[in-house]
Amino acid sequence: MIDLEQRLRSRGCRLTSQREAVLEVLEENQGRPLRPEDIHALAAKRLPGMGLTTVYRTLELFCELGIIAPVHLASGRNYFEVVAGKHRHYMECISCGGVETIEVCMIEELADKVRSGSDFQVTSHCLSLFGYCGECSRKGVAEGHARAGRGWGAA
Amino acid sequence: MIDLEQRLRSRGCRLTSQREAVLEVLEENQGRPLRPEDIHALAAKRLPGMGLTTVYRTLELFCELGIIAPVHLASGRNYFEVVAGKHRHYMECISCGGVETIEVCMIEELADKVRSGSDFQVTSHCLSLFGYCGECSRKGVAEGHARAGRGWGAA
DNA sequence: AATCTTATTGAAAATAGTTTTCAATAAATA
DNA sequence: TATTTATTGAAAACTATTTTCAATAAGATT
Repeated sequence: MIDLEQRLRSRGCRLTSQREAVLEVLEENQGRPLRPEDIHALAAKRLPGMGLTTVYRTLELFCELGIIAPVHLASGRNYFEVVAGKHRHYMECISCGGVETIEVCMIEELADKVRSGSDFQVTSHCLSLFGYCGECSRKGVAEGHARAGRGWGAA
Repeated sequence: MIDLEQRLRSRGCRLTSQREAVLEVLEENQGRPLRPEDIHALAAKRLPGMGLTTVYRTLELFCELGIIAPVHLASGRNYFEVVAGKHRHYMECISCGGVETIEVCMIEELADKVRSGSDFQVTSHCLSLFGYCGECSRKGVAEGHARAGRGWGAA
């Protein structure tokens, strides 16, 4: 649980119940990236009447503050998660849509290689794997597929 | 240059001038991912009157055929590239929007680790780095930024 | 506590990107 | 050449996101 008020103040922003609600929803769902619509539905439970527009505005602000980060999944829609101590990446099943966490991540090593090989200053990245989860593989759904991602190419 | 006609036939699809135009445009722009709108503009130069709808339909079909693949850049829009022998990834500057190719890629090693650690069957992935290109870094644009990606969080 | 300033909000309208519908066209087959 | 049916373009529909704007409320000042 971060100090939301302090982070907001550092930017001249105010602490509101809407912003608290959005953060709480995301913190209660670590490991499960959510879309703006999902976040709105969950936040509106605690704060009836809360608008979707506010969710979008809050997500943008939280991203700028580094409190949350976008997650890139195959559907091409925007998902978000809180930036926790541990850095997560996901594998998404292109058959059932299930999302699993990748336990190993080599991004830091890759970023190091980039750093030493170019003058590009890496600040963030996007990494996700797509394919078939164990269950769907066993069901034999995975046949004659091609590459998938971002709403195109998936079966 | 792939044998488009053969690939299409294997699926009961027909070879049309529109499909040829889309493929040519993408092949002439290897290393430079394009958006549907860009592709339409370029294809319509050779084939005046060609519709944007057809571009969308063709991109979807080519993805299913494994001829092209989506590229995930920070803006969140859909970009595409032909699936060439060499597998590419990109670094996108969140200041000027410039795109550079990553020379090293560790995805295969990562996918191997995933394979041995779970029963997830990886068929594709998304990997991009975001940050500041050498030029923008030198200009001092990179200050007080946070993570970036998919249209949110970028300065 | 009352007042003030201005950041924030919700609703509606606007926009952007993508998909669907449908009648007309054209590719491949007979 | 005739026939079948995949494909096309235009318009309409749709979805996700952003903008506008008047009303509200957070936090500072008194």
